Amino acid sequence: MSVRVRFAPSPTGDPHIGSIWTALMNWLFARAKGGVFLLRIEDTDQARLIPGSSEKIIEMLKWYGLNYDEGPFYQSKRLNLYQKYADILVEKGNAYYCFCSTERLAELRKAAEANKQPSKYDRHCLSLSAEEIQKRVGGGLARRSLGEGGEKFVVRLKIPEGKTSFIDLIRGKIEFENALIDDQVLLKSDGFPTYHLANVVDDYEMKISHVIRAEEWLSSTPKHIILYQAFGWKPPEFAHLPLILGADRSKLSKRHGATGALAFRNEGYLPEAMLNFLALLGWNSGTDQEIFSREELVKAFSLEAINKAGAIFNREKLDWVNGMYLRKLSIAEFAERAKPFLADAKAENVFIEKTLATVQERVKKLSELPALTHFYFKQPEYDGALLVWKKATLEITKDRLTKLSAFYSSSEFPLDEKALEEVTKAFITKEQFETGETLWPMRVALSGEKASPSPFQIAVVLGKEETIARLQIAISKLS
RNA sequence: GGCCUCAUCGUCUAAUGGUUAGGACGAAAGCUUUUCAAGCUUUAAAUCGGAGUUCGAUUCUCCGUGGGGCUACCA
Repeated sequence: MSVRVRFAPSPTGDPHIGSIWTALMNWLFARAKGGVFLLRIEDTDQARLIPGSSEKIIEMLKWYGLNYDEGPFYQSKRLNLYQKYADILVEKGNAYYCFCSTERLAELRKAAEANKQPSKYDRHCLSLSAEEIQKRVGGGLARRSLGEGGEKFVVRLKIPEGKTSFIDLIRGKIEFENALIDDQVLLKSDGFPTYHLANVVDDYEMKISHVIRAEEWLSSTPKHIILYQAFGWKPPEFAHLPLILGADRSKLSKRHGATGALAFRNEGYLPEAMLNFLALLGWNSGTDQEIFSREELVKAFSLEAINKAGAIFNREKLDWVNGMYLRKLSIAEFAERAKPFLADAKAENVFIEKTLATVQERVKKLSELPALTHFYFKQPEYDGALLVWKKATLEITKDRLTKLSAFYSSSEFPLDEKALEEVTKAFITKEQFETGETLWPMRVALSGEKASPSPFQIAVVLGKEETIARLQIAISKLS
């Protein structure tokens, strides 16, 4: 059997990290099996639809590098199909028209709640005669055109008696009592299908072999199975993924802060690091390996190895993974990735590359770069008191900086980190200075920061003139 | 409330009917050191509870407890 899976989000807002995780699991499975991964936009809810969401979903998949082989398909463009299948179900007696008002349904629900009974539709419209339905629909059953005389109605699935069970690839056998399942609305009064109808029809039409989706769908799977049975179709395999949780262990959502899948791009995470981190949430290779290339992930992936329990999205580990990837990049690549984050820095590419080389191993995400490198691009502002090393005095500091400045002015100034360090340390030894009382203020003079790359790294990038100029400014701050 | 589901360090997780319950992030300490990182070394840190099965259960079963999901003409 050829593997065909789909990522089927609804365009109701910015896609979040749980969406991309689900997409990743589908994508990995498809790639591991040499199957097809397709994108289907489930835009059947006119009320919740947010313009631009579909584009964001596509952009997200592109940024993360989860390429799809087919689609995007839009359900809103396939309404005729769902209506056709709804009619087929009605003709077969597996679905029926319902004219009940939302008010009546609300009352029903309220009453059920008051009696502590599960709320279910009471099948009030199930026994309507064909003539009455004909009359109320106003224009025959074949196809309706809303608002032309007829009453509003929906089509409901008639849940049969018995039990419905299925084998979930991750969770094993799951069984439901049909008596507890509501007669689900399949076609809404606006002519749009609900998720349940559209999803089943499309999965059938698109020959989906494995439905891999989040656990929130587990409870509605029996409805889907019943639908497949009603149509006389063979259901696909099901795998219900654990949920990605916020720090409070509830389903990840907007209120958990910045979890928009594309927000991570703007924060300076690398897509390959995101994928690596995400893959290891809820899944593992069974080895101690933590860093995986995309190819390694595909190779190691298996659906069976996915966990059942939900996983909390853990930022610290993501930062660590991202740092690992950032450090592995060549300087040229690093500079390329960093560019959008250094838009304000006006400098030659060569200069930027030299600059970035000094901070590569201390950056966790690219958005930190401006703060880490600002002093390369302009004279830093800082309090003169910062120049004094913890074990030194203002007088000593002034003396050391003055002599260091003079030394640099009158001697060679190698534009090589190691060489400059050697020359400088030889000078410090010769003068019998403390290393810290000299290098700390030198570093602060150049960076204006409590923490920064080494003074030699900075000095080499800035060059002799600028280095001496900044030493002079520092000295003047010490009077 | 009903239905479904899940349960190993703070977090992500590994493992087995018999182990000192392993790794990673984070934390702490040390080395290095002009600072911060990086790197290396080390430490602390977990099988939700109770029965049962068994020579032996973290693992299997049941019952609790706790978490989560669903319970819409939302997905």
